[in-house]
Amino acid sequence: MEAQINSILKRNSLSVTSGRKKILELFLENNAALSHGDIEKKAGEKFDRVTVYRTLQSFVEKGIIHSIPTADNSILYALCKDNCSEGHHHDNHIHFICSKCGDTTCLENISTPMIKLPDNFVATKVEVVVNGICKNCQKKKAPM
Amino acid sequence: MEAQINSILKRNSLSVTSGRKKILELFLENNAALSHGDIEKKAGEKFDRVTVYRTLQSFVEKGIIHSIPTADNSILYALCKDNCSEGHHHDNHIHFICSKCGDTTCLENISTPMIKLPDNFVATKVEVVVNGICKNCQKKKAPM
DNA sequence: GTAACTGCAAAATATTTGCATCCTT
DNA sequence: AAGGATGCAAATATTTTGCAGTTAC
Repeated sequence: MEAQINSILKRNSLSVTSGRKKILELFLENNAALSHGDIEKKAGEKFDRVTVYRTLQSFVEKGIIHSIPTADNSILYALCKDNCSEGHHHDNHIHFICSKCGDTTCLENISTPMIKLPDNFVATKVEVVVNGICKNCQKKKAPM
Repeated sequence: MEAQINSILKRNSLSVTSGRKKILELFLENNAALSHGDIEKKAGEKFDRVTVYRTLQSFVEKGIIHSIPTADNSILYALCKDNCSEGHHHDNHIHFICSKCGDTTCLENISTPMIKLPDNFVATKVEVVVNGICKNCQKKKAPM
């Protein structure tokens, strides 16, 4: 994983620093999307809140992660699996938010559907967020 | 419109006050979704920022408006056209954000598509936000 | 060594809460 | 008159910015 992390950072001409490595590691090991707050929590008291802001911002700019809009205030970030390049995302997959465990995951294999728009509307990007119960929570039927 | 506004407020057992009437009026006359900031601007210096917060909150609780998630920080609100009742929204339509004029509109006539999810995923709500060029901006081809 | 990154402090913004006053019903 | 809504002040929370010190290359 170390190698992968370094590779991602170098490919995007970002210096390899411990903060960036740590944050990238969090994204790689958690399969779910993370909010700014999640990152602060999971990283422990390691680094400054400001660093998290700046790191997330540069990751988004470089196309390493993308943001997922949610109904409430929070913005979630998830790794771009595809060949996103600077300022050019290809996140045409759908996002799934589990109401039970709260995890948000990218369903990479499911493309956004074609939407039939009214006359004279032209779509450039379609964002789909599905709420429901995820695979893991479905299995363990027992409620908390 | 006055009558309509009063009717909506009364139906939801909210007192008919000038602040609420003004905000509801803004939603009714603008066909687009509004952010907290939009409302403050469009309402002039009429009332307090806090009142806007509280009014929007109670409107959402009552099901008069619903929130639309967007990729950036902002939360947008739009009127519920359907028979939304308290705590029970039926906003199964899609949202369209125009990249040119910035307006966000509810496409009431277009239902959210069926999404084929992986095994053991269960969807309870599907949220679709389409970015693109809206009808109005499409017509006037001349760029700004 | 230089440029880029980080952490701290502080500024700027945004949101929430308490309370006294005013408006609806 | 009573309860709810508003406005103000202030407490919190969030995000941004400047700058000096540190780290990566």
